[in-house]
Parts: sequence; C-alpha cells; structure tokens
Amino acid sequence: MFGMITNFVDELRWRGMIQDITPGTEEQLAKEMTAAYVGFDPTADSLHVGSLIPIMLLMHAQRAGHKPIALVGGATGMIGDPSFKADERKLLDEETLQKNIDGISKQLSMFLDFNSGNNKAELVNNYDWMKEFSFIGFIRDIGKHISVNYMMSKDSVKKRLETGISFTEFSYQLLQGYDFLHLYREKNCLLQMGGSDQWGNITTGTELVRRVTGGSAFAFTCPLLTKSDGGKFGKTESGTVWLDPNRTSPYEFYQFWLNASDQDASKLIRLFTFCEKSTIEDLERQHAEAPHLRILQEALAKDITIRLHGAEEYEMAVAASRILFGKSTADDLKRLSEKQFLEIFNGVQQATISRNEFEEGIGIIDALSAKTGFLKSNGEARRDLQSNAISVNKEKVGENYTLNHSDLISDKFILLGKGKKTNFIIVVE
RNA sequence: GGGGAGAUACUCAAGCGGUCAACGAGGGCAGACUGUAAAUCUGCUGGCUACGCCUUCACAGGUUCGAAUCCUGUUCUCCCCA
Repeated sequence: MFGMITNFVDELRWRGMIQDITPGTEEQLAKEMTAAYVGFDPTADSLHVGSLIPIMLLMHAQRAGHKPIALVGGATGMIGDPSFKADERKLLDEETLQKNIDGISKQLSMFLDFNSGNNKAELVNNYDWMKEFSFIGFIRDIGKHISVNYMMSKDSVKKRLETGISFTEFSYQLLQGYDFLHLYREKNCLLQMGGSDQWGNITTGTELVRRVTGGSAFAFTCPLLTKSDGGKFGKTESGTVWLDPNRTSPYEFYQFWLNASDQDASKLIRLFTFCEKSTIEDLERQHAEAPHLRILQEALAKDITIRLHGAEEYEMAVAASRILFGKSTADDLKRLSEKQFLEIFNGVQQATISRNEFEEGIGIIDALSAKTGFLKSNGEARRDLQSNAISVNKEKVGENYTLNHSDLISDKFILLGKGKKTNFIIVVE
C-alpha cells in the first residue's frame, strides 16, 4: 500500500485530535513519507479504550502514507511516568512486564498493517536499547545535554515538587526523550505523537534530538478525552473497558459505546472512526431530528465493535442487546437454543446449581445470594426484591417466588435480572 | 524533645452516658418517568434462621445497671513551639 503521501494534520484537526503541535510539522508531513511513533505503557496485559486514541493516531498516519512505529515501554514501564499522577508508582517486575508487552503487541497488530508496503508498521521495545545502557554512559552521553532547570520547568514535574518525586520518576522524561533520539538515529523517525499529558516528555525528546544531532524532530499531541459529565473516559461501573475480549466481552464493549451521552457521541465518532466529515454531519442531523433513536451511538458502537471484534461478535452483541433491553418476554427467551443463549449471554456472570438441589426447590433469595453469590447478602436480595428490581426471565418476581421447572430455558438456564442493566445466569447441571 | 487537636460506616461529617445500627450531605443501588440519556420525584444503603436477634464508632483494657460518648494504656494522623 504505497498511497499518496499526505499531510494528515488537517484531517486530525477537524476531528478535534490536535492539541499542541511543533512548528514545521505539517511541512515535514507534506514533504515525504515520515516515520511517526507513539509510546504505549505496558502497565497491563491488554490495552483499553483509552489507548485507542494513540492507536488511531498511528492508523491515520499509516493511511496518509506515513510509517507508524508503536513503541512499548519495556524500559520506561520499569520507571513509571510521573505525568499527572499524584503518587509515586509501583514498579513492575520483568516477568509481568514481558507478559504485558506480549499482550499489547498482539492487539496492536490488529489495527496496523505490519506486513505490506514500505510504510508498514513497526513494533519496537525500548528495553532492547535501554538494557545495555550503563548508568555512567547514560548520564554522560544524555544527561549532559539537558539541564535540570529545563526538566524542572515541566508541568508534570512541577506539580509533584510539593508532594515529592523520586529521582527515578524525575528521570523519566530523559528516558522517553532518549527513545526519540534513538528512533531518530536508527529509524529516521521524525515525529512523535501522544496524549497531551505527554507534551512535556515529548518536547524533552525533540529538544534532545536538536541538541545532540543538530537535526529537527517534530511532535503533536491529542487532547485528553473527558466526558461531558466530568467522569473518566473508559470506565464503567464494572471497571475499565479493555480491548481483550476475555476481560471485556464484545457485548459489554458494544454497550459501552452505545451508552455514550449525546454530547460525547459527536466527539467520539470523530475520534474513534474513520467516517468522513459529511457522513458524520449527516448522522448528527438525523440524530438531532430523532434523538431517541440514538443514531450516533449506534453508528459509533457498530464501527468500533466490528473493527475490534469482527462482524459476527457485533451481530451477537446487537442480538443480546435487543433481548435484554427490547420488550422481549420469557417466551422469546425460551425459544433460544442453548447455543444461541450462551453466545448472547457470553460475559454475563454465571453460577451453577446442581440438578438435585434445583429439584428440591430454590427460593428466589437463595438463588440471588447464598447459592450463587450474585448479591453480597440475603439482606441485599431482600431489599432489591422489595423494591421490585428482580426479574426471572424478564418477569418481575416477589420475595416468595420459588424457581421451578417452567423457568428453565433449554432445560438448564435461568436468567435473573436486577434492574435494567444487570443480569445473572443460573446454570442447572 | 515540649505542648495541643483528633481517629465514627464507601467518602465528608454529626453525636459528648441510656430514646444509636448511629442526624445530615455526597456517592452507590433500585422504582416511576424516559431514549439502555439527562433532569426530576420516591425507596434502600452492617449481618441474620428478621415485628426479634447478633456484630460495629482506631486497638486493648477499665468505670457503670447501661458507653460511640467517661477513665487508662497502645497505635496512627494533624497543628504549634524547640
């Protein structure tokens, strides 16, 4: 895929993805194929929806004919980035780090083309070049070029001066800066991209390149994503939304996007899809006319879910959503085959009850807490029942309900619901 | 080293000898209304074999018929002086 080389900054600009940009960046991108890199922090063995933004930056770069480089911070992950963190971070051991790097690399390969064209993506690990660096060598060859005054003037450091920052974390920006220098020399990488919280670290890199080599390196950052209600993006009640389907099921992933507020949806569809400007504006018009249909959220959720998990998983998530949130009845549920049922409710919390026990009759309170652990206590079960929150196969039940044969779906499942959004499955075996 | 203040449930914060499973606010969960939204209104928010019982107010003892409340010691936090 040797496409035309284009300056993709304008594209990113209308999508609201440019916060800070160094002078001359656009000229460089218009001139020739440019290698651009983004760093990923290996703090977990999976990326989450927040990491999709830097991934999108790399994808945009590749689509514009430039060469994307994804850097995983095997070395920097051992240090911990102090940027906008209140406390000193825990250090990861090498084994965990390696596991995390493997997981992340696998996910990146789903988004970027690592195989074809002369702008194929590349994956690098800064541990590979940092591990040989001696402390003496580093402070002599690198530390000499950057003054402490310069490093202290960074926001990320300044904010920590009052509460305290270790030398380790203080040095972080130098390590990250060296990554840029290394990639500049070894891979002719001229551009670094990242979230705006990285601006300080990134400019240390461009500065280092300038002072050491006399050449020029470029950078831009993307605004950090905030939700219109002030909450943290990428989290739901049940925690972080991961890309790994074993951590966050495709259904939950789909639901995450579908539940975006109107205000956020407009922003998100620009950030996370490749839809063209006119398409998006069209969708927004339709959405404004009939907000209850949530056209934007549907389009957004569809685009991203298919890209990450594939069309089949997407269909399944939609089917599950219809059954769970549409006006489906116990009869609809009972018509499902065992296979369909399991696919739709993949990822929903389950518990097993033996057939013998079931035959003896199980009260709804036991079924919610003691026998299954879905709820923390009988008291909680009782309270929810009293407030009319509990349903068996989509039908509300009271405190005295006892599960029986006619509740079984495919002769083995029972769907319990708490409120509109929480479901549990009992498997009778 | 000397002096002072404090530690209450997820968080903030009342209570200062019985009426305290503990005011209130925030958060969370649920119900109604809705668009699986927002706003609003309502209920719930220690446990249980549940109109009663049990365990909780930093920890360990003590005084008392009775303690989150009083006393002693311990740990921790904050402030002032050196």
